[in-house]
Amino acid sequence: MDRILATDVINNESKKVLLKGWIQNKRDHNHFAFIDLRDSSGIVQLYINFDNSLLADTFKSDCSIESVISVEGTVVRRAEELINKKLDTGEFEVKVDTLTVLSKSDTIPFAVDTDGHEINEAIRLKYRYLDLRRKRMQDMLKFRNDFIFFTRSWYQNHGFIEVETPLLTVTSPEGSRDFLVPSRLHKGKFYVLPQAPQQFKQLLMVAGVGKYFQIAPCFRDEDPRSDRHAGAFYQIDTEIAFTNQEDFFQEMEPFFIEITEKLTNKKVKFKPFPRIPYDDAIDKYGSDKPDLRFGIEITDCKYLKENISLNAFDGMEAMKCLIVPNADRFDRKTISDLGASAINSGGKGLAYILRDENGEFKSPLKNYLNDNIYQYLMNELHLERNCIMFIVADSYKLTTKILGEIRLKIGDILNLRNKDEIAYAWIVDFPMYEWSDDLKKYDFMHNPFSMPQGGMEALQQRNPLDIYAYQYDIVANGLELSSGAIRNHESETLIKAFEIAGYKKEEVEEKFKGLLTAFRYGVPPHGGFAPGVDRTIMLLRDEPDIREIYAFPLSSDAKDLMMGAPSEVSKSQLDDVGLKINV
RNA sequence: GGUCGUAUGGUGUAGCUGGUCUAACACGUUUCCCUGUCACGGAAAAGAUCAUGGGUUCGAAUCCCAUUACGACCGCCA
Repeated sequence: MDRILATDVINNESKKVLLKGWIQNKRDHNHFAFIDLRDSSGIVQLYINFDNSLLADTFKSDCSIESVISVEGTVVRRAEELINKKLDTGEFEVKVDTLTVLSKSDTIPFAVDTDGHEINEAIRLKYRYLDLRRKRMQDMLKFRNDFIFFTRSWYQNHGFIEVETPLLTVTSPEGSRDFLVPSRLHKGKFYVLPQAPQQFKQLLMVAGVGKYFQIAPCFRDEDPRSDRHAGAFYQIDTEIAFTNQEDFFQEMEPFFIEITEKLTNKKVKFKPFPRIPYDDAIDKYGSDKPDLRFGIEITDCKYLKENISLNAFDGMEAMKCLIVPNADRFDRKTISDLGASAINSGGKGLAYILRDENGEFKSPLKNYLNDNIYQYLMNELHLERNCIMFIVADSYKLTTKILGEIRLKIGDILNLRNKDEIAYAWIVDFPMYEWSDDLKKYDFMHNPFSMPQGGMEALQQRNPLDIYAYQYDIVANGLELSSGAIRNHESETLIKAFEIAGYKKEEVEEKFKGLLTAFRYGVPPHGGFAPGVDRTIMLLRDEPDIREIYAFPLSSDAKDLMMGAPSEVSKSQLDDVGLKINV
């Protein structure tokens, strides 16, 4: 007898069938009983008549919840009044002839027929194999599979080839803390796990691989966050030879559009994606990863500062505001919460001017306002009726940052962050350098391997802070999905770029020996990016917790609560690699 | 490295301005009853040193301190 899946009962009416799965639930009626049998396809109801004493005994002694059973029986159509409309298989049930318990379950620590959010996460992680039995988690695993499968197909169909790059490699001087792997053959030396295959993918460009991709594991020894998995994660590492920034955007946009439309019901808001210079993004949205699902842009209102004599405004570099509709949705508590968050972010406070439905102005600044200012508010800033403006005065950097955060909160308050839409955008023209107060030197703002706009000439002649890079981010709904860049493939320019950031020529030549040597043998101009698998899945599924989209995540303390990693190792293991523990 | 929050039977919660708390409720578990349930129903029972240690007090689940565990955030994440 062939085994069928639970949902296949629909096509096997009146037939003898074999089913195997877990007991999701049971209902004992003394002379008969029901079992909800769950397998990978779904749930079907089993009917067990206790007239068969063998069945009755097995049911009563061994059929605990979540036990694994095998049953033979007949698929029967239920009488009209017995149909369960909530169940896909609800028109049928299986009348059981034989019942075998393949594996009896202990009493389970938590129910698996819920979405699991109610259970303490540490307990869920400890029993992850049980937790994953819930429908929501099975759907997640399926989605993740579909995501990876779609990605591989899309890239292959567009001429990319996947190449695995080494997992045991060397430390890189920039960026995150490395995970170290001690070497047994070379005691005292270490491999490191790659933070990203950055140099390898560039070497593949030199090697003549025109279009490379890899679902690449990346390792960074930094503290996790709810949107950043501890230690390890995956990127869709991508690099293309002979491309430029605009060509790259046009080539990759369809991937995001298609994966969104194929795997979700969400609409892609902008096609093509807007290209927004970094400076504009900061200026208008106070963020380099703006949520473009709604408008409400930051507006300059320095006029107010110049015409209101208030000590609090003295000496402030910038004054900017957000003009927000639906002022009636902002009660006193909401406004004061926004003010508290502004202060929490380092601001002095949050001023507001509200114009009610009758055109009356209300504001803590009211005593300082006059007719000229009212004219300015109405004619220049277009503060319409039932609008409220939130004002921040501070340094340019802090003003835009705070208003950027307030803008997102307003988006939430007014329900403007529509879950049915994804607003992808490219943020372009990132500055090459920024001044580091800590290090007292210029430092790379993003990727040191980016080509500076204007090339060597710009590096030699311009103030470092005025140099932009062919460096871009792809963002969506306020999330950064990836950084990327057109790379600097000119050895001399790369060395010069590092020099500005305080690295000596010899040092750079030593650390990037492989890459720089390779560049001497004919390197195509190239560029790429590496969207995070997890970030993108979180975006597509509206899932704020990254641990919910991993089969086996580490805890917020980077521990595996089920397997017990990290753990101590034996003395002989340490001896093998020549290490001594000293803590 | 830092700030904050949480911890009560197997699970989720209530109690937490100290005193019939000898800790309540729901789900789960066990036993019994029930011939069509599907969140089955009915009856009964078992199951908690209230995270751990210390302190305050006549008296601590409740207040204080420390520790541990878990979580959020800051730093960090080219």
